[in-house]
Amino acid sequence: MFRGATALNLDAKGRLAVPAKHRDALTVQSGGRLVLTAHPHRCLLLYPQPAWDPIQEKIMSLPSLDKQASLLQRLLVGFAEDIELDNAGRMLVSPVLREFATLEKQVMLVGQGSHYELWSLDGWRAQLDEALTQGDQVLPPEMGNFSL
Amino acid sequence: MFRGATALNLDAKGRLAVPAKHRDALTVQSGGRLVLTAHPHRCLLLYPQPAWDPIQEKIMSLPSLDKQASLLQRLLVGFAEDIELDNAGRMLVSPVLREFATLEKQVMLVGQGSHYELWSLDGWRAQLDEALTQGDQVLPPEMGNFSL
DNA sequence: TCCTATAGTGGGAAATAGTGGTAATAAGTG
DNA sequence: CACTTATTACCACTATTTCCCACTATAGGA
Repeated sequence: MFRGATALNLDAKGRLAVPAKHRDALTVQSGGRLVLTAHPHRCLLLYPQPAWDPIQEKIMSLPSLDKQASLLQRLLVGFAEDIELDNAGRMLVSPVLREFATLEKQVMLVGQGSHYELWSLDGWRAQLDEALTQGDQVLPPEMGNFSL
Repeated sequence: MFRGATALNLDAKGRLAVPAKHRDALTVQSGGRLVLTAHPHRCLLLYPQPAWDPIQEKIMSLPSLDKQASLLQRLLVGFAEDIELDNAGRMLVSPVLREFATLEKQVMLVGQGSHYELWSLDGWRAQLDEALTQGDQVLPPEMGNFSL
């Protein structure tokens, strides 16, 4: 299970050094084979390949002439790239994905259980603000009388 | 399985250099025999020929006096062209197909599992905007409570 | 507090991929 | 039938990418 948020920097070549702790967790689950793709909330998703493949299969089983389905397919599968880490444990984030998530130098890597999310610092802050200003209304109805 | 989006340029002769990574994936599956055709969403479809043939057969087995069916047949089969890559790994996109998908210089090549889609940059951006503004409603009902 | 080990950062060089041009061939037209 | 135009295939150059190595910083232990 991946968790925890880390502030990181992309270098001039678009490489992202994954912190050793998370790197180990990732390589254990994936043998170093990762998938990086786009999320509708304008962040990126980082999955171990074995965890991603069944998701992709499910998405691609939707009817491709359906408008909604094809939007989802184009976003999630269309942007998905196979990624490996170099000797120094860095991943190369392609220009297309960087542009999609408006990643510049400062980036947040956020563990989300089965996967990580990758946010531009600005995007992450905006996300946070929303959560904080919404205050008590954050709870989706399905959660009922959930308490911490 | 093809995935990942790449920004490419058509040259003055209408040739498109397929990135080496995707090129390899394509030639493995097709022996270099590709089919390029039109998609109702105003993009182009690029299939390995072996994967395309059964699809074409299925489309042509629809009743040709049915209005919907014949529209689909004219589009998908009518526009289909056999394509090969030159020594440098480029494919020539015919003027008819370029016009159909309003391809000018800048083009996006988008992996979609069994095939690729080819978009004009503008068309792709429009597609993306739609997916992002629809935000969370992107999920088609068939997917139920699907989560990433 | 200093030393050592491990992690992070940056840069450089070789290999590979992309681009554009040219020449030869084929097709179309007068 | 000859000439002109368009298309295709091939070749050479330029740019990019990827891999590797070296340096710097940080953290942990003695």
